[in-house]
Amino acid sequence: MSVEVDATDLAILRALAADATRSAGALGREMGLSQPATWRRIRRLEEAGVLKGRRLRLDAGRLGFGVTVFLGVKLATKGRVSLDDFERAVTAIPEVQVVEHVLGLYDYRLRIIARDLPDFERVLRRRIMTLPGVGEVEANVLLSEERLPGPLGAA
Amino acid sequence: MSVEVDATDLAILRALAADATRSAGALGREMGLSQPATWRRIRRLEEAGVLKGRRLRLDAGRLGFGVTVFLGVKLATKGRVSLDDFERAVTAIPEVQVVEHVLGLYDYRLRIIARDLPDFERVLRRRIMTLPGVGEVEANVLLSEERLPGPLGAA
DNA sequence: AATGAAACTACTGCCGG
DNA sequence: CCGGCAGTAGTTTCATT
Repeated sequence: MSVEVDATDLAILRALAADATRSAGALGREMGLSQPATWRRIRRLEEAGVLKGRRLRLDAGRLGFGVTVFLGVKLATKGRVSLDDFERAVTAIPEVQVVEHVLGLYDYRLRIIARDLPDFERVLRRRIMTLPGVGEVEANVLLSEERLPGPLGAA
Repeated sequence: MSVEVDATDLAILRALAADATRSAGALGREMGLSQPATWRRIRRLEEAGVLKGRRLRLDAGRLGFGVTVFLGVKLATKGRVSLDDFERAVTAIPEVQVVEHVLGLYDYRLRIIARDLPDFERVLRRRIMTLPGVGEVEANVLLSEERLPGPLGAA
């Protein structure tokens, strides 16, 4: 499943991870490669599925969503149908940003966004607690978040 | 703190959230706006801090990192110095992708990436458990993850 | 807010190692 | 197979109206 990614590819991915808007030409100049060569490498990484696309970095707070909460959810009943039903229902809630199926103390981890705490309480009571099969839930309110280079620093 | 974002801006953000590589011209054509008008709106959103940039979507598995683990961390001692020390130390671990300071049962949530489970055990024992002030930890192994439109669907 | 111009960027062939 | 060169189409970016 792994793909051949050499040191030059990693350098490109590192640079793009820092700023995904940079052009192939600018990247190539900085690392002694021509613009088409750099561009073809990026394209190859996309076709290989390593680079799956570019996502927006939005400031939820400035869009009026001041509260982000992580919710660990334990299902009361865990048949295959329960998982499917739960996922179908939870993905239909607009305030849910991310649905993670996990192994451990909880079955799902949700990233939920709300305008403020009263709004979050509404989502929790009316949307989440009424989901099919929901058992225990545990909430963590986000104070601050920092994203690091991650695997590209390790690789 | 909130910024004026009208329905057209939201439509642009929604379209870009679906595919961040689309050009201002293509977006404008699709929604009956000229290319410069669309481009100026995007730029205004960037200057207002609503649109903070673009991030890469990487397939960690294809880069050789097959295991993603979420780790809830409770600190044993929670003075201001403890928080600073912990954050400084944890951000230096290359396998740590995201550091979230949260309120609730745990103090921090970490997103950690490793090549496989033995590799994760190494990170956990040698890197995480030796961090200054670490108390209880709780791990969740990621099985699958789905990102939804989120606030743009709700807004 | 549209138009037009200048610079830049993405993308395609073709050729050399 | 990978990189450089040259060329075209499309995009950004800015000045002007």
